Amino acid sequence: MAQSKLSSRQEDMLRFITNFISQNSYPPTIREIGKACHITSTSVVNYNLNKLEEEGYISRMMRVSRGIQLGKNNISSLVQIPLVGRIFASAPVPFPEASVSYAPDEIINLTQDIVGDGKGLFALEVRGDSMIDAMINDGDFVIMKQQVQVNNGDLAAIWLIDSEETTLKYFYLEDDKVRLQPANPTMDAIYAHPSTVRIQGKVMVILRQISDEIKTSLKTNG
Amino acid sequence: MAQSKLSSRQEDMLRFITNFISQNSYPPTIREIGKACHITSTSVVNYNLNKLEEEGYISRMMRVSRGIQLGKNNISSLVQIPLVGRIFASAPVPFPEASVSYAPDEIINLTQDIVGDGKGLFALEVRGDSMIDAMINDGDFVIMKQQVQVNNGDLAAIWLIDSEETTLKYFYLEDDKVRLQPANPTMDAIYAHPSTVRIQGKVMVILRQISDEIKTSLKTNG
DNA sequence: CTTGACAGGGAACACTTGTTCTGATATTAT
DNA sequence: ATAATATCAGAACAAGTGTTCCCTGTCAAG
Repeated sequence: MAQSKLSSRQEDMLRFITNFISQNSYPPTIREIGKACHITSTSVVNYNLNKLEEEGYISRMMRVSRGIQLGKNNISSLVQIPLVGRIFASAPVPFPEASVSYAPDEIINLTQDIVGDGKGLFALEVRGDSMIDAMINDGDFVIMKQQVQVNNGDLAAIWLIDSEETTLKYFYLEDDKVRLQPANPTMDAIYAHPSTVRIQGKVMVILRQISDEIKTSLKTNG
Repeated sequence: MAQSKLSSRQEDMLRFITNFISQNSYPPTIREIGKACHITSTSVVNYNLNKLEEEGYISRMMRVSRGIQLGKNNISSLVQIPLVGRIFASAPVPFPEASVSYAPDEIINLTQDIVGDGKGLFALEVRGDSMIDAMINDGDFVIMKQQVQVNNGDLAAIWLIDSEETTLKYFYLEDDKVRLQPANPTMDAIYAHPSTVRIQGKVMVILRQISDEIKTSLKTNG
């Protein structure tokens, strides 16, 4: 029952099934699995599918063609997150409008095991080095959830009214003042009155692709 | 072609198909659609499915059971990246063994539009604050590609032989010495002889989930 | 009225597909 | 060695499933 190791053949099958579903959005048949995994007999595929089900990796619908579901452990369903704009220090964060575009260039695909159900999520591209105290680079993508309140300890996008700045910091409400703690532990926290800050969202995920642009921008630096 | 209005029967079918897929994660058969929508003949279901396809609401795979896909084929395929260990300053990076596990806990699912084809990729969890000069936190995941050579400007995992340390820095081979540039532009580069460094891989993506663990660790800090 | 396009119904057909049975081979325990 | 178990292969079967053909009915245009 308990998470015993899969045989290499079973790993093969599980990997194929996952890829097949993500490509075709419907599960493969027993014979399709067999062909892809070099198994000549349908009974052997059936046998190992049952093993995978016993281990909880999949669940099967008896007597249903393509009746394979990925186990709840394997949640790999996609979440499409609209990229709604850029975030930089000198402006409040842009929010998704009602008509969010789902053009391929403006979508970040992640899986539920990373971002959850994806409700209310949107993505922003970071511009400038102003978020460096949050350990966030120019060019990073931040996946945010729009909300006007956050819990103590959440990494939040905060608009500082007095200085007219957007900043990403860990938020703590302490007594009657707000402590904004940079992610970089070598930097000091700043304190503010609650009336001078406006919470704009909570950061869920930060995604950084090491790309050619970063390379060249550094090259010109050195 | 042009978004003409659907008949009430076609709306029914489309609604049923959508619900069915979201519930079962595989599409319905023609006869299942017919039964749910009170259509006695499979040919009528087939007829209206073709209509739905002409209008672009679904796409059908001919001669494939349950071969119905919703909407466009925007589905970007998944890449399964094995999580093979942890990376910290005082040890070389662990490499994936031949028998990588595909247990759910040890897989990071990303899409091809983020990581490419996924050949030779593996994931490591960052331990400790030693990578902070690469703008990488404790708890971050780095997606790496194993290689012993990198191009100038690549962010590389480098084993410093003399000091017995793993470090993540941008790599530049200049004349006869190696410049290792921290990602944090406020920090200075270090220089080394090529014989004293060993390239262990190239960093492709950095993924940070803002989780409860980070909150509490910061809380105990403050 | 006739014609044609459109929508629906029923049945038959051929292929697909999950299941099951028998047996062979490999591995492990006694 | 012997038995027990796990894994695999091939074949056959029954049910599932998409496709196709022929038919009926409706409705608007000619």
